[in-house]
Amino acid sequence: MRASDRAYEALRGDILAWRLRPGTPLSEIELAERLGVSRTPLRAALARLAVEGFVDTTRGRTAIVSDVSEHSVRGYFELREALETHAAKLAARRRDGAVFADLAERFDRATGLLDAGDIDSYYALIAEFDQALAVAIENPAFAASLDAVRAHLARARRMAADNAERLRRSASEHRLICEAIRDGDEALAASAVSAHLRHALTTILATLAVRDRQETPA
Amino acid sequence: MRASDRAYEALRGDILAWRLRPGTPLSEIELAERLGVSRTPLRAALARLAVEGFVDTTRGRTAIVSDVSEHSVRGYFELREALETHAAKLAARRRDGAVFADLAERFDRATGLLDAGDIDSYYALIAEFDQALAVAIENPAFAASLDAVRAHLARARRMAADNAERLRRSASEHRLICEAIRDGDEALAASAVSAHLRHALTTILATLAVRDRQETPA
DNA sequence: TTCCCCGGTTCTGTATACAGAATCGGGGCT
DNA sequence: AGCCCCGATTCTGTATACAGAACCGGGGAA
Repeated sequence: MRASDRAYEALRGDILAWRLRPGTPLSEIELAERLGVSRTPLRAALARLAVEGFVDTTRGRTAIVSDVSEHSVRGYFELREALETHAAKLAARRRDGAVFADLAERFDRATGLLDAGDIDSYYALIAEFDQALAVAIENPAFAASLDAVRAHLARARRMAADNAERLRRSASEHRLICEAIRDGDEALAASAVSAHLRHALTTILATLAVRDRQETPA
Repeated sequence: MRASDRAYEALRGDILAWRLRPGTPLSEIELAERLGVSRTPLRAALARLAVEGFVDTTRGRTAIVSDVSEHSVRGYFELREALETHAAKLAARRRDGAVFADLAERFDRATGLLDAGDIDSYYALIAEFDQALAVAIENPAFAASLDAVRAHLARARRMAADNAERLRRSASEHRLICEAIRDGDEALAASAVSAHLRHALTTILATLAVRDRQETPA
């Protein structure tokens, strides 16, 4: 694997996990030293992260980790809604029902997981669902766009400590989506995705508002 | 302006205009020499083009200009349909009717342009419409995705010598879209965009089929 | 005190040097 | 003749060197 790829993945992981928080200045020399590569591959990694929106190179000389604001989160949610609703329609049209029938059942049983407090397993199930949707559309460029926007919102969501009640509803929303895709019902799949995303947005924005209130005290 | 940016724009322009045809090998040394820059900024340009899908680095050692096939065109159209339909809904919701009211009238008059054979002016009008939609959504990340996918399909369309009849229908389809946005009718805007894109896809695929028949003769 | 100017410093952006991997061609074997 | 192997070559990927631009601090003037 190339050094530039390693640097890219390391930095992307650090940004998504908030080890590099929004606004952190990204000095090429310092990062290159820390990651054990020279500035050349490091710059390639930064350039790619800038194209994908995780790094902001427009302000001043040094790049910084891009901001997570209400405005940016709303923007990415609009983009995600556009992509995921259409992806759900495509998946329903592709009529690959078996995978989503299975997922529907597992989301149905997921309330049990949540009662048992096994939140990690539930997140793994969601990841599996996301992956299934990306595979179902059979469209690399589409899947790449989906992946990028999901990553942005995963970063934002990492602040939001999902409560049990929200996760329970999330499971039921996902079950509905899976059933619609299984049954080839494009319209229902799209509106179920739309409803789910709007609920998720509300949750994240609530957490963001709390953070902002804490960080800018009167 | 940075040398890497100049190289990026030059290469992107060459690829979109078919001066660099699909499949052309992109030797770093040769390109750097031709563009008058060193390999470092040229590599940055190639990396960015690869992220955006205009260059394929997965095959062998040297990068090549990415292919334009029926498969890839269908894929980008699915992605574009997802983005443009949602963008049209957002534009309708934003209720910035004046711009689109004006565009609707100009598309209405555009049949006159086409009768006069002034095709360039008509293409300029379409470009203005695309730009207006990108501005109306007030969402940089969304607009960037739109721009990339439009560029891919502009490249594919460059093969398709649009005939006058198709352009006349295109004008009427655009007028319908603009009116729907002007009136804040989200559902109509979305389906008008969808219908327009499907027609455009059909036209491009027909041209592609002709090309393939010519290039692989019996 | 506050603002502006300016030299010093640090960092980016670019060019170049170098090592290693992928490709190509020829020669030998089957 | 056809295929495979291997050396030569060419190209990429990375490291480093260097020039120039963006920042920082102090000193002077208002």
